[in-house]
Amino acid sequence: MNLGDWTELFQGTRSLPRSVRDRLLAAARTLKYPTGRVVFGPDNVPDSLLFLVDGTIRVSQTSESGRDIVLYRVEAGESCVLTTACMLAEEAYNAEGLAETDVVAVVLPRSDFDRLVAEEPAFRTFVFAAYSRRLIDLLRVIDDVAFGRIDVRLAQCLLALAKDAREILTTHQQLATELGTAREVISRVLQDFQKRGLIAQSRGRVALIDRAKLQALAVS
Amino acid sequence: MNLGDWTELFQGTRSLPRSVRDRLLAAARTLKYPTGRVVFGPDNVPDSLLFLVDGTIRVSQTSESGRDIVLYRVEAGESCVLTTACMLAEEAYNAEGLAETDVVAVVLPRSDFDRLVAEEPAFRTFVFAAYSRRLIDLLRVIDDVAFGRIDVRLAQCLLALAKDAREILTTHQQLATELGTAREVISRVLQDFQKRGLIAQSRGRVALIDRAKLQALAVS
DNA sequence: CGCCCATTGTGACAATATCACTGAACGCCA
DNA sequence: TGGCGTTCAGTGATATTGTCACAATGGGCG
Repeated sequence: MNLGDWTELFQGTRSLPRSVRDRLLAAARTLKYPTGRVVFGPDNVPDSLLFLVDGTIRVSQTSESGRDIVLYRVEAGESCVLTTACMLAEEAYNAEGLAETDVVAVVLPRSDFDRLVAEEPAFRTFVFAAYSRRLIDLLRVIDDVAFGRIDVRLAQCLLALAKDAREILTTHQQLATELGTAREVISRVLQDFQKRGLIAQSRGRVALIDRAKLQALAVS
Repeated sequence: MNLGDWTELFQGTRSLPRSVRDRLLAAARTLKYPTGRVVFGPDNVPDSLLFLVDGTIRVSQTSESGRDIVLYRVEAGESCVLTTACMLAEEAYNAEGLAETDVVAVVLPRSDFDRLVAEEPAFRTFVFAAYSRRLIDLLRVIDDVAFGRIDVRLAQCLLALAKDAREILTTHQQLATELGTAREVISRVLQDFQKRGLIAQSRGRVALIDRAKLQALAVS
């Protein structure tokens, strides 16, 4: 597959001078990851910046006790700065990025990254904005986990995962990981939702029946 | 008060060329905040980078329901990048920085910040490292809030707040804010600690009696 | 068909959060 | 110095969420 001019896809590269973009096209490598593949993790810290051309990467954290929580998702057109962060901080962390769909990414080596940050204000702005967005995502997660009700959070989660689709293919355990809680909790809340006619479920599947009520629950 | 050459105090400025440092000394302003003063907040977003010369800034987040949680502290020798982050992301957030002691800070205007990031690799590294450290701090908070036991977290918190001191001057409510929980919860756990001989307390004061046991609890 | 195993259901119990109070300590000021 | 108001701490009842142990169910596949 030929990507064509991927520099057209990103805020941070679109407005660069033609000469710089040509240099980028030459310097960067394209990578593909199949669904379910670990893109980065504690043992696998890439020393480069990742641009996501297509697909979704789910970034989650695993606690000592083995429980997971989803931190955020990197979508096409965004870059994944967490790896860079951890690389620079040289501290232990246990976040992991998983290809949630088939993923096409462009990898920019550290040296080129450095040079771009130094020389191109537009790129610099892009990188800082990417950091900032993640910081704010994490603030949101903290707020939810510390102060949010589980039913409200689950309603939000279902709506977000479904997007426009009528149903979601997922297990209770996966939903529990989204919210950083236990499977049993999800099972009970989903049963409650079902009794109230908000959803229908069968093995590995949740159908959104009454979006309006879910929405109402999600904002409360 | 004359700060002298504050560029000596920071990783990111210490190794800069003399000429650049002189320019910094000329460009930056020194600010002081008394204890308890709000350094930044939702209505008060500075468009500059803050270098903390002396004191401590406590950064916390307030939920819609009015409950607080402490995210991290900025100590002398560090810079506060969250404000920069929020400025760049142009998104709503509700973090606030409070001077926990009297604070002396150097404020570097946006334009000088930009130029330094562009021209000085050492400064660039410093800034990215600062971002990274905060990201990792937040990951830690998420892990604690989502998966940590409250007694363990409180033990950690007490040890961290006390440092070398034998006692801490703080209310149960303040401790609750540290951990993002309710005052009653702290009251009960502290009573339990007291019964077990780990601490002694009186109004507005917690004395660490058995550090070894607290430490043991903190790591579990 | 029957077996395996991932998934889901369930009850009991523990931990934490919430609510509505009461009581205690302190600072202030007459 | 004694009252008085305010902040701080203690407490019981109840709701929510998390943990544990195990049972039941459904689907895929040999």
